[in-house]
Amino acid sequence: MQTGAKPRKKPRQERSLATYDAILESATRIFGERGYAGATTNDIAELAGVSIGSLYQYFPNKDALIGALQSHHKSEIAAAVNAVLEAASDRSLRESVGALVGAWFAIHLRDVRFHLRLETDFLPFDRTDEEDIRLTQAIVADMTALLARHRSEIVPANATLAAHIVMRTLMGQVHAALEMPLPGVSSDMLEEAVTDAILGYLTKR
Amino acid sequence: MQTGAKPRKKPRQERSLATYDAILESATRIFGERGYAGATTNDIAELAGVSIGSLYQYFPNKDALIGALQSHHKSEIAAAVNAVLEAASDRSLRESVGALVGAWFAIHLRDVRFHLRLETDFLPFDRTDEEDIRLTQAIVADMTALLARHRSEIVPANATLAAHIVMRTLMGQVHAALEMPLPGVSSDMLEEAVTDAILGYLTKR
Amino acid sequence: MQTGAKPRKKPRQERSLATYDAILESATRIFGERGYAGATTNDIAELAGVSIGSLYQYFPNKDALIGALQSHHKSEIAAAVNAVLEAASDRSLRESVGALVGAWFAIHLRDVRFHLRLETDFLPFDRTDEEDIRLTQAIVADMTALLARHRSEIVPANATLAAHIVMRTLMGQVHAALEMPLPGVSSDMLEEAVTDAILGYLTKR
Amino acid sequence: MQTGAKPRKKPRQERSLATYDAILESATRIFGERGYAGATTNDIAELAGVSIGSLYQYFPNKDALIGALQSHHKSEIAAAVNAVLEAASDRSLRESVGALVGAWFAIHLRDVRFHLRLETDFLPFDRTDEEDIRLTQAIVADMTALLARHRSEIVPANATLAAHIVMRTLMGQVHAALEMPLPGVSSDMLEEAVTDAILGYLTKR
DNA sequence: GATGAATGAGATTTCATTCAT
DNA sequence: GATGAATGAAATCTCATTCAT
Repeated sequence: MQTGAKPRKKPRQERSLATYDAILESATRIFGERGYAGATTNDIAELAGVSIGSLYQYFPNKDALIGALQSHHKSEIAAAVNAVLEAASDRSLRESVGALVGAWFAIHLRDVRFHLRLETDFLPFDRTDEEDIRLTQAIVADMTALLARHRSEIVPANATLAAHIVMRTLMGQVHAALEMPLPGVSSDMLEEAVTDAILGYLTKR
Repeated sequence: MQTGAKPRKKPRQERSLATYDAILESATRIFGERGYAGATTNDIAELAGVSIGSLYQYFPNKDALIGALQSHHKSEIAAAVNAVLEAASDRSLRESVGALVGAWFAIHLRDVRFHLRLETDFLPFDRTDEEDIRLTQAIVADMTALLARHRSEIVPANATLAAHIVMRTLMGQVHAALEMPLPGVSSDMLEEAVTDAILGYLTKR
Repeated sequence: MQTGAKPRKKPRQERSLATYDAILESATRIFGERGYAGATTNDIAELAGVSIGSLYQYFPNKDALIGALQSHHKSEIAAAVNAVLEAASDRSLRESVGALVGAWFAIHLRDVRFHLRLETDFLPFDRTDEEDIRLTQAIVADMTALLARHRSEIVPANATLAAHIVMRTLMGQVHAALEMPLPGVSSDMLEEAVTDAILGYLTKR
Repeated sequence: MQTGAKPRKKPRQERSLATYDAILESATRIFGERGYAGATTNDIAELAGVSIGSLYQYFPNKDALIGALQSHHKSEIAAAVNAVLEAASDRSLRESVGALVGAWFAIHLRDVRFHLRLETDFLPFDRTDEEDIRLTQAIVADMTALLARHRSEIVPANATLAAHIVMRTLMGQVHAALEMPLPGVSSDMLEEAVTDAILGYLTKR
C-alpha cells in the first residue's frame, strides 16, 4: 500500500463534485461490505455509476479512497467531541461523559459495518498526513479540556494520560460492541455501562 | 476468503511437526510485517524453508494459516485468564485485576506487530469454528467466575455484562497501546492506569 | 499507431499560431525527455499551457505530433545541406565536407535528447507522407550535386550510392556521438575525425 | 521503464529451460514485428505457448525481456569481432576490415526487423548492467587491438578514437541499410562501399 | 475556439493454488 | 512426502480520445 495518498484533484465544476461524492458514497458501501482486499476499484466505480477512469481522476489509487473516508470519519468524531466540550459548562461530569459516550456510539452505529471495517482493516494504514494528525490532536486536546473543567472531581493526576485512557476505552467498547453484540443487552444499557466504566476510572478515590 | 478453513491434517511425525511449526512461525512473522493482503503464501513457505507444495500439504489455503494463528492466540489468552482465576483465592480483587491486565499486556507485547494485525486485519475473518467459539466462551466464563469470587465488592449487577465490559476494556486498551504509544508513559504506568479504570468500573459505589 | 497522421489544420490566425507553436515546443521537450511511450498528450498540453481539447484541435492524434516534429527536423537538415551546396563554388571539397559535418552536428546538438529520440524511438514511424519523401529526396539530390561539383577528386563511381554512404556516415556518427560521448574527445576533434572519414572514403585512390 | 531488470531466476530443470528459451524466441519475433510499445507480454507468452505467469516467473517485467535480448545481441557482436581479431595475423588490413563489415552485416541481416528495432526502440534503455558494459568494452578493445596490428598502415593517431569511429560507421551504415534499402545496390556492393569508407578513413595519407 | 470531465479498452503484473515429477 | 514449474483469473491503473458545455 502506498502512503500519503491524497485526492488527486479537488473538483471544480458541478458535474465534477457530483462524481466525487458518488465515488465516496459507493466506496463507503463497498468497503463496508467487503473489506479492503475484497473491494475492487472497478466495483466501486460501477456502483457510483462512473467509469473507472473517473475514479482514478479523483483518487490516484485505492488507498486514497480509504484516506478520504478516514479523514471524514475522524472529522465527525472531532466535531462531536468539540460539541460536548462547548456544552460542558452547563453540565455535570456524568452528563458530559454520558454525552460523549452517546455521541461516540451514534457516529459508529450509523453505518455499523463500515465503521467496523474502518477500525479493523484500515487502521494499519499509514495515517501520517497532517490533516489526520491535526484531528487526532484536536480530539485529545478537547478531551483534556473537558476533564480540566471538572478537575476537582477527577482523580488521575496526569490529564493527558487520562484523556487517552478515556478515548481508548471508548474506541475499545464501541469496536467490541459492533463486533460481538451482547444478546439481551440494549444499547441504552451498554452506553450506561460504558459511562459507568469511564466515570469509575475518573472519579474513584 | 474461505471460511472455516482448518488445518488439513495434524502432523503426527517428528519431522512433520517441525515443518508445521516452522510454517506457523514464518506466518506469524510475515503476516505481522505485511498484513493479510501483503503476505504471500510463497514468501511464507520460503521463510519457513519449505516448498510451497509442502505448505499446502498442511494448510489447505491461506486463510487456514490465519485460523491456526488465531486459535493459538486465543488459547494463550484463555490459559492466562484461567491461571488468574486459579490463583484468585489468595488474592484481593485489585491483585487479580492487576494480574489480568499484566498477563493481557504480556501476551500481546511479545510479538507486537503480529498482535496488532490480529486485532485489525484478521478480525473480519469468520471465526465460527467450534474450537474458537469454545475458547471465547471459556474466557468469558472464567472472567465471570473471577468476578463472582469478589461479588461483595462489585457494583455492576449483571455479571456477564460486567465481564464483557472488562474484556473489552482490556482489548481496547491493549490495542490502542500497541497502535499509538504514549510518549512519556511507561508500560507500568499504563498497566496501572488500566487496572484503575477497570477497578473504577467494578467497584465504584 | 496510425500512419500518415497529419496536422489537422494549419493555423491561420495569430493566437492559433502561438498555440500551435507552444504545443510543438512542449512536445519536443517531453518526447525528448520521456520517449514516445513515456510522453502523454495530457502532459504535452499542460506544459504548453493549453487544454487537452485544444491540442486535439490542431493534431488529430499523438502520432501527428511526431510527424510534425520529424518534418521540421528534416526541413532543417535539407536547408543546411542546400546552404552548403549554394556555398560550394567558393570552397574546396574538404571545406564543403567540413561545413556539412559541422552543420549536421550543430542541428542535432541543439536539442540533444530530442534528436536522439528522433533517431531511435521515432524512426519506425511510417514516414510515407509526400512532404517527407520530397525532403529526403532533396537532401540526397543536393548531396549528389555537391559531390558532382568535385567529380574530378572523387573516387566512387556511383554518385548516388556515394551520397547515401556519406549521409549514413553522418547519421551514424552523430547518433553515436549523442548516445555515447567519448571522454577526452572534444567536439572539434570529433568533427574533424568524421570529416576525415568521409574524405577518406571519397578521395582515397 | 525500470532499469537493471534482469532475469528473475535461472532455470534449473529441463522443463524450465525450454520455457525460458521459448519465451525469448517469442519475444524476438514479437518485439521485432511490433516494437516495444506495440508488443504485449500476453502476446509474447501466448506465442511462446506458456502462461503469462510463467513469463513473469523468468522475467520480472517487460524490460527484462529487452535486456536479455540485447545482451544476447551484443554477445554475438563481441564474438564476431573477436573472431576477426583472432584471424587477423594471416590477413591484410583490407581483408580484416572486409571480414568485420561482413560479419556485422550478417549478424544484423539474419533477423532484420528485430535488429532494426533493437537499434531504435530499444537503445534508450538503460544499459548499465555490468555484463553489457563489459561486452561493449570488449568490442572496443578488440577493435583497437585489430588496428594495432596494422599500425604502420594506419593514419589516425588516437587508436581508441579510431576504433570508435569505425564501430560507429559500421553501426550507422548497417542501421541505414536496414531502414532504407538502396534500390539497385546489392549487398555485396554495399559491403564493399562500407569497407572502402572505413579503409579510406584509416589509411588515407 | 477552448475547456476539461468523462470514458473504457487494454496493459502490466500478482499470487493462490495445482500437479507432474 | 516433498518439490517447484506452471497456471490464469483477476486486480490495479493509464492514457488517447471524445464531446457537452
